[in-house]
Amino acid sequence: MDDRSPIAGIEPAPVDHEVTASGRKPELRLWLRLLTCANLIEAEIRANLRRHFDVTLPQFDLLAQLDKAPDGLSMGELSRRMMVTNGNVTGIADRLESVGLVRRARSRGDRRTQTVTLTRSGRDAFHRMAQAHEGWIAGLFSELDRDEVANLMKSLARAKQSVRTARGERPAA
Amino acid sequence: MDDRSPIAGIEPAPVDHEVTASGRKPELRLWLRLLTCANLIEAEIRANLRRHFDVTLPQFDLLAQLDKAPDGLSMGELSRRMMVTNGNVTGIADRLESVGLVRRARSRGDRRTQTVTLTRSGRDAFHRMAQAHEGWIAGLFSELDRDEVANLMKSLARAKQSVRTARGERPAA
DNA sequence: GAAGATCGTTTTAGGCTTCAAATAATTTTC
DNA sequence: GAAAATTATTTGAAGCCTAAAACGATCTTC
Repeated sequence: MDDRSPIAGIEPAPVDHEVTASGRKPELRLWLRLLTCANLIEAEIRANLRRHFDVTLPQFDLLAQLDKAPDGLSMGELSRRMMVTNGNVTGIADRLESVGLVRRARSRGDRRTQTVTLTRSGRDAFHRMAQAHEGWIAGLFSELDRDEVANLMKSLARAKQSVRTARGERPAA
Repeated sequence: MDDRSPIAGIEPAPVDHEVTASGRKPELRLWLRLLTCANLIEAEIRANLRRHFDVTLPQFDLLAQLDKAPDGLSMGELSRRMMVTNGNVTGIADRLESVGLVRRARSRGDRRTQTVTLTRSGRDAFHRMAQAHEGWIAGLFSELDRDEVANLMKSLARAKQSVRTARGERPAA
């Protein structure tokens, strides 16, 4: 049920690339630190989702999209909103359907499209997950005060902007 | 050869979770922004490694470990340093061996252990990759000035510390 | 209304990741 | 020195992810 610990479970190993970061460019070290933070948090969230709710992070993401769309979404729309491929959504939805958290139905209008909806139990389960999820994140950042959070938000916004800008200009090698 | 684009390739879709971040707790928004930054950069690096050198990120990571260990490393040592499972390293090393970038040899001393080494061409290729890699990162962050990089480093260090501290205390649900 | 193009979804092949079980080789213990 | 325990690695099953091909259904164009 989980990409990291399908049957039983020791926690996934959070990767710390920073051990490799000594004599390098500051930008490289910044990237490695950013990656370490993200990996640490993501591993924790995955482990918690799995331990408490027996779902994977991609499954949680799919449920979150459906929760925001009370009338359900087509597979293609899910794929677009989750920014993953169609085939990927097929697999995730298959698994969620097999445990009864979502339902798939062919639309009557256009018989090509499948509309995916949360089941009653899927919606209930997701609300419990979302609440816990928010709590986990707050807990992980609990040593940062409000100013620090705001400060990081701003800096990361600039970093994101920089990356977005640089991305288009394809480097020579 | 690549987890994202095995044969030919449109770029992988960089995931932006932030579209979902409107009326939530600031910590949750911070996490989503951090994740977006990391995903954006990682997708770019993966795409570049694939396009210019036809290797995956895990393969690059394995090569990097070997480059720092001139006498080679055992599979187990690679697994520890890369913070991934043994079985995972087996697969990555298989692929690198099949394209001639690394070599595996049973140690004479302890015939259980395999020692993995860069081939000549593996070492040359890795040096080209590492140089390009450093350049890509610098380019992605090029809109940030030196103070901003230093500032982010500090804030992320505190964030990392907070996460590390909070991680041990397993939440109730 | 039929041919061709397009759209929505699933399938396929390949790579990454985990955990657990299997295998092989070495070390420890008696 | 043989049995048992430990260690190093690989294999297997399951899930995630991609790109591309295959299908089926709908739309467009004549």
